Amino acid sequence: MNIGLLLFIPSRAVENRILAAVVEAGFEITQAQARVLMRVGPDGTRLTELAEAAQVTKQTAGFLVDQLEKAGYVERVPDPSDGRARLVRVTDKAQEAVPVADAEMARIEAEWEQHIGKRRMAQLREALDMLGEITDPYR
Amino acid sequence: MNIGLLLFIPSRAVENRILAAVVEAGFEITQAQARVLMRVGPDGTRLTELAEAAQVTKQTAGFLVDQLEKAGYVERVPDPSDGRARLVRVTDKAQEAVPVADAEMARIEAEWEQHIGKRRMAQLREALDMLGEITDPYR
DNA sequence: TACTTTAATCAGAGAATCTGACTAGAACAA
DNA sequence: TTGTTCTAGTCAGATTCTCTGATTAAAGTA
Repeated sequence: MNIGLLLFIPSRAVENRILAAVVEAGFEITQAQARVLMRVGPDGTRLTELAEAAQVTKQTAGFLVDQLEKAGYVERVPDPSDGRARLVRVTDKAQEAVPVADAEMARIEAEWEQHIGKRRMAQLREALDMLGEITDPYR
Repeated sequence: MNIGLLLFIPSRAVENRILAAVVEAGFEITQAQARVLMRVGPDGTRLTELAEAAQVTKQTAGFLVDQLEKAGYVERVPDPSDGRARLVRVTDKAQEAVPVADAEMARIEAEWEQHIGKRRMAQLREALDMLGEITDPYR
């Protein structure tokens, strides 16, 4: 079986479950919004960087950040180092979703480790981490 | 780093590259269409099955199959075993894209193997294959 | 200062996706 | 056999996501 599909399936499973857990906990957010939100750094991130990291156009990133802002999950503040730019920052409200997502992720990892074993899980992570070096356009 | 994202990044890299190669070769097809097309079995597959495998609604699958049909990549034939159902089958035209996709996939795998080594590549494949058992709703 | 590049937004359109309602055939129970 | 229920697929309508192209304002540069 094609390794692209082999990667895609568990990748989507993770996305679906984490999103479901976060939504279940009362946070109204979509997958596309989450993908952008996930990339916002601790000190704020520029729209252009978010777009690049999430591999969408600036317009798309802007559209999603607008919604996240309206929902109160991010705020835009001026970038002191560049008058053209603004930094997108996550709000306290969004921070509250982090433990929910982390808990679900931990559950998933535990299930996976249960199924494939601790050794394979470590190997998987190592291989993926290395692949990120050549496949992550942001890294 | 989150294993969901770690899976997502190379998964998308594969999708992007294979789609680009296929489009480059003159096949006009989108990512969403390709995801459905990829799931059509050798003897034809029902719309409902395609929808389930690709994890979209029947309506969405139908919408995409309509487009694939218009473009000549699939055809719908009556299902002899069920008067309500029809089987979606890939046409010869679509079959011609297979070697193009395979060649690009082979290139990607070679690059990856070059970067992470043969052993890790085999371990990766093994781990992913096992994960499919618990994360692929279609399997 | 004038030119070029960059960060972000505006405007408009197209693609992908969904929910809800419907039709026709199949399966099943009385 | 005859209803009743279930299943495969479609129709209608709306929303969400995404893109291309053009514009504005600030920064960098010759």
